[in-house]
Amino acid sequence: MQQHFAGPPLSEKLRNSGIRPTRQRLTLAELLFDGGDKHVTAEQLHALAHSARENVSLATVYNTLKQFSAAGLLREVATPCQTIYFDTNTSDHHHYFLPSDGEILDITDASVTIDGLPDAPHGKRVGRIDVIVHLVDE
Amino acid sequence: MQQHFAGPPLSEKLRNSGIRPTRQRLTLAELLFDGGDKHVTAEQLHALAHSARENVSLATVYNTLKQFSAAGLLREVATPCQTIYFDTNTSDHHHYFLPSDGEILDITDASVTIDGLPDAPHGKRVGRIDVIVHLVDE
DNA sequence: TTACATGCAAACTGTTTGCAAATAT
DNA sequence: ATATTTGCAAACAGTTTGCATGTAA
Repeated sequence: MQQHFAGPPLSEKLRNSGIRPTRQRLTLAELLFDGGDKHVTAEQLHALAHSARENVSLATVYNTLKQFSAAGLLREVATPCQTIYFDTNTSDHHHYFLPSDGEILDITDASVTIDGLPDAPHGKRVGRIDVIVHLVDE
Repeated sequence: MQQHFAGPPLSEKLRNSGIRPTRQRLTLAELLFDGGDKHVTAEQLHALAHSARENVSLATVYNTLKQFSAAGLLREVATPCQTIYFDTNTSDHHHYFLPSDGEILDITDASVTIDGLPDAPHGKRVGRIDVIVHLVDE
């Protein structure tokens, strides 16, 4: 068991997003929001939690990741492999994809721009643009 | 107007790619390469084949789509939903994604450019760039 | 003839869900 | 008190695979 009110205001963060700060969700939030930008799959986060000796079920990890995403605390990244990555960096940015190990990396350089997009068709508008740059070994 | 006999050298096309032109593969090739650009999932192509009264198993559809892709006759497109789309347009282009129905569309306008990409990290080089433009209802 | 392709079903991966028991407010 | 959350297992979608049969060359 951890301290209740000592650490960073993680429970506030969750509460402010309308998410009830349960023990499991705080555990996962701690692992996710410890500062650095992270990309995790549900499996990876599940394993992380277990190696921190916090028994959170995989279903709860999935539920929590989806809730955090819906609340804007995470961003889902679709990759060419069929696994969803959850990115703690919710700002507008793009990704490298490494087919060799199915991993993704932020493109931290914010100067990437996309030009020449045609207008969105009939009754639609552009919502988000995902750029995935495949990196292969040379 | 789907009077399409195997007049054009579909079997040649397959053979040239090192793929043995079996009845099933020719059926699928006919459905795929009838001229227009197409994006199909394995399920969709399977359904197409069946409504053309050609009993091809789903496993064979998958196998065939993968082979065609490996041979460069198709291009796999990863979407934010967990389904693989196979695109008959193998040239360099990008896609719209419609979250409402999980469909994708080519961005036919060839003038889309991406600028400001940083150099690829350590021992890697940029292989392919996928751009997915999410279209939402307005 | 013989290596390769097919179909089926079963395995498999990633994800979601139903429900009883546990917990936050 | 009570509405929500959890965990498990089972359901689920999409995809792959093992193996006996069938087929192209």
